[in-house]
Amino acid sequence: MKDILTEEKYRVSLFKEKEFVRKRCPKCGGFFWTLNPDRDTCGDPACENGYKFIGEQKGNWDYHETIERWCNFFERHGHTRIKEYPVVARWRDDLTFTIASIADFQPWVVSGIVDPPANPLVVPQPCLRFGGKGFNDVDNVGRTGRHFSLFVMGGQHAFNSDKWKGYWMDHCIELNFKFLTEELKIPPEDITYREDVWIGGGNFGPCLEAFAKGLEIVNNVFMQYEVQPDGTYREMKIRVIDVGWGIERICWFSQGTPTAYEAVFGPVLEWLKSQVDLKIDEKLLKNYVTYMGMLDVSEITNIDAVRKQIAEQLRTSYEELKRELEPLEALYAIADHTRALIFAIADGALPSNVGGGYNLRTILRRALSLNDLYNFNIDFLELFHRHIDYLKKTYERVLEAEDIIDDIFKIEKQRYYEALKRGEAYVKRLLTKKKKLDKDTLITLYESKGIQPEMVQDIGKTLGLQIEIPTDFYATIGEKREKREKPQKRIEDYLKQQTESLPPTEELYYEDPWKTAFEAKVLKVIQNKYIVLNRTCFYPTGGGQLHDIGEINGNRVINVQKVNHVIVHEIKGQTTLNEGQKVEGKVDLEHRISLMRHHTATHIINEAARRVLGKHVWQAGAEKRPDRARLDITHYKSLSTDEVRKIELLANKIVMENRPVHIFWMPRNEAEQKYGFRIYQGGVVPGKDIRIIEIKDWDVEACGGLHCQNTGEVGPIKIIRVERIQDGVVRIEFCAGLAAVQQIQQQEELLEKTANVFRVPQIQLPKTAERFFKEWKELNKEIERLRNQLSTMIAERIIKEAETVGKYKVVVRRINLNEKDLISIAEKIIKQEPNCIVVLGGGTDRAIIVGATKEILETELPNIVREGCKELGGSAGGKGKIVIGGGPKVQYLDKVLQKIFQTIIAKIESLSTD
RNA sequence: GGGCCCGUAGCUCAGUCUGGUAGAGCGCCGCCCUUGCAAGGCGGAGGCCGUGGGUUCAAAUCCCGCCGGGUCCA
Repeated sequence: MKDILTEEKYRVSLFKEKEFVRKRCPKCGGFFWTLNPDRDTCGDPACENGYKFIGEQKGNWDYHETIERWCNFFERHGHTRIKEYPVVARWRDDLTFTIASIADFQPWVVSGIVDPPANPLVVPQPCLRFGGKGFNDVDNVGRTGRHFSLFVMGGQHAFNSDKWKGYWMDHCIELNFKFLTEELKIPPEDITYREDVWIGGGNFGPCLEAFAKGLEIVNNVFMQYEVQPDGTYREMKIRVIDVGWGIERICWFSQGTPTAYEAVFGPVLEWLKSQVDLKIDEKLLKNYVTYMGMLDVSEITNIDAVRKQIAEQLRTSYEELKRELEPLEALYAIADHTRALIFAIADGALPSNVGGGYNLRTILRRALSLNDLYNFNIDFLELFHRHIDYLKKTYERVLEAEDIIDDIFKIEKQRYYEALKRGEAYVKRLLTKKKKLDKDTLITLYESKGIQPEMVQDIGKTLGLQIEIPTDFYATIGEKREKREKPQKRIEDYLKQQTESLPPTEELYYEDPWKTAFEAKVLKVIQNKYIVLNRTCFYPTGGGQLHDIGEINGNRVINVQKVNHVIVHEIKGQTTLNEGQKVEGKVDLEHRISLMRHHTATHIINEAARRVLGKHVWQAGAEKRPDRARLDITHYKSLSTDEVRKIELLANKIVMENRPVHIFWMPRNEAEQKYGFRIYQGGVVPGKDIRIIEIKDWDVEACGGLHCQNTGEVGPIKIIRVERIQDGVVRIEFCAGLAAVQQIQQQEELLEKTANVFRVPQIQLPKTAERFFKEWKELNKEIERLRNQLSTMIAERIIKEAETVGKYKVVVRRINLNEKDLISIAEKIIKQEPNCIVVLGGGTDRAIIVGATKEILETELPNIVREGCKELGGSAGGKGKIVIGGGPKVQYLDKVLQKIFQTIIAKIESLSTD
């Protein structure tokens, strides 16, 4: 690709006009364009030896003003400002969070299926980045002066194709230069444009990064080429201008504050500072930050090494520098993390132990631990609300988080400290017992209890122990994750390949969901089992709705799947149908109606849950079957029975109001604008036009499923089970229609049967069951006491009956008691009579033999008893002075006991002759 | 979405690897000591060992499913 991205490719009209010169940076080797012929380096912070704008106020724009001015500039220059998308990327199945402004338009716009909402356009898009390849590590937020886990990317986009006329590089850089020089008032000779290549998702194109005074302000990406399977490349049909402006950086640049955080968080940071006792050496800080540009975390993995260099340049010690800076950095990080949480929660994400929610939990916990580390004592609840208060001017939707953030924070905080407490106690116990912990133990501690080795070390210190952390600790954990394989869907792949050349199947079920009989032509038969028709009424599994069943010319259809654009029917057994044959299909109507009821019921419950629990409730998954359905919703704690009942009642109320269910197709952009992103409850919906299911004045969703015509058709809705399947997700299982009635009947039967057992009316069941359980426990205790008495008595009697053989006493008896009793008797005997060898046999359905001896015959008795038990079809073993064994052949027990007795006598005699 | 750890007395946990009579500390109750309180001493109550199967003569312990909690990572 190097050959195509020549110097000429980058020589935009502005460079020609203004006579920019192209130079090569001696530090990084990259080519760059500048108006200053004396300039050597390219402008990248890493090549510049620090920031040069700190203390210079270019415009002193606050956060909001920055966004407004930036948007205004582009609006004045022919762009349309569009409303920013949520930070939770629900329209994408490959991303959890919105990580760049271009993500808003992938995949539908960028692939040409859907028209852009405007062209060209700008969008001040909040983005979340928690780490991963090429992105900054959360651990470094606060330390570099410019990295955020949530930032606003000023997206400037133009789309170009046969039908779309945007603009290309010349105009883009022209506008770019104009904004930098006229709005940000940067002297033209201070600006450099560095050539680079952007690569992503099989595409690539040139890009020009704009730097000024040691800061990268904007990256101009031109998506232009796609790589072919054979390795060559060609011009893309759709070429996209993808310019990401760093809004935080512009804001920072205009204010010239020591760090971007100071500029961006504005009054919130002021307040934070006022809350903590921080003495900041302003002079040191100012000197330090000018060098901070060198801290490019994507390339420098060891931030501390760079700090040491800076410390040297500043003629101070590394430790001194650290002591001065770290509390402030922690404060920055706390401000950043809490702000990111607000956006994520406002858009429907929740802290969790799985999924993207885990990132949220991690940053929340990091904020808490930094607060503890520096004894800040920050009132987080107030911090959240101050953020919301500041942000709502531009991003009104942060108000969505207002009601629930307190509750979520309190719960998360409690969870965190409980985990810490538990972990600490556990490690202490381990250490007092073991003194040393090997690598495997440390890894298990980290992975299963979240205890970091550093914490083990700290606890060790308090106990006066030196715990060593293996140097390859984190590397080993990384290795353990490498091995992962996904099960291959071979049949599906095969079907995909087999159906590739077939035309799309005509979907008759969308025309009329009540139509069940149809005529069609067989297009393909695969393995005498899978049938493709030109048209079908059979609904394939999709959108959480299970497929239909029915018949095609007497062949039973047991599965229906959509494979790309083709619907494949799976037949029970072998089919006799031939390709080209005309057939008649018939869908099982009862089955279909049940599915429709459950699907519409799912939409009703989803909204009912939202009204009862709060605006943060989103669908997190669903499955609709003919006999029941389940809906997973996002919620940060378990549901109370009261909440469940409220949801159930509300859902049934909507059913009885018999609201119409309106189904129609709508262009994607229009639907998003009219109803918002709430329509994507069921996840990704493909295509330019999307199918909308609207329950009047209740719920609107993009959905491909089949539905009732009005809510009355759904019939009764009965929630049968609610469980928390993971942190932040609650699963509601329910039945609708006849299935609900059947469910109620079943529960009734359960009660009836139980009541019959106790012979009490159903209303008394709880009380009666409780009484029975209590009495049962008391009786058990009584029995145990009596047995204990009994065994004492038996033991006393047996001792008297023992025969004296030499200096020993021997007793072998059959007593039909259970194992526990026999053991207890034997124990008591040898306690009283240490010279006694006692063997007791018993049991009715299975034989048990217990032998006990204090010292004598200690090694012999287990063998003797084991031999005996083998004759009973079992074996024996034991610990200490007791041997326990048995076997199923009870009928031989007396004979075996006799034999054991004789063996013991013989053994004693042989011992005494020795 | 993938992996790992844990469910034993009211609470915190041991016992599980290596199957053989269910334990400790704290808390609770009673008694002793004390003017009273605290502390201390003695005694006691309190367990479907999460749940359902399997293996075994025998399962808290081994194997599998389920339920509940925790945690690491995509």
